[in-house]
Amino acid sequence: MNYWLIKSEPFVYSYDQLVNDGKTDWTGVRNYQARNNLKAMEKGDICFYYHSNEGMEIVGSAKVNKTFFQDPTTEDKNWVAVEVVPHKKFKKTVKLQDVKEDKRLANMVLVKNSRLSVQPVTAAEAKIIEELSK
DNA sequence: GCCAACGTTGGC
DNA sequence: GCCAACGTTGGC
Repeated sequence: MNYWLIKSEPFVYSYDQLVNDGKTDWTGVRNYQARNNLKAMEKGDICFYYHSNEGMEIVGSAKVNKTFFQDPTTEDKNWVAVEVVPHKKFKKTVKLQDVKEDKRLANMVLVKNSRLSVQPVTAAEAKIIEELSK
């Protein structure tokens, strides 16, 4: 089982929206590195849910419910989507600032390559994030 | 709204 | 195949 971090602008699709919908197809990824991460996801993997631009915080986690399939929003066979369902809404959101201030999280992709929209998260990092969210 | 960092495109 | 030019993302 693996951990990931997926990013969304809350005014486009927020975590609360996902909770309301119950599930959603994670579409629109148009970056090869992010695409490869989508393809590597397995059912049951945990995806931390990060709000970019507004909020700039991890607000909860989602779970991979269906592994990758052709992105329904494009004909281009290069792009894929996965289906995710809400998992845990954090009691306390983890701000980007909190991540940056925690030395143990200094190597997170979120810090190192903030532009990547689907990122791998190590088990150690996942544990720390869960700790910070309590 | 600015701009740094990164990815992609296209001319050579 | 290199790299300059351009576009996009996202933190500030």
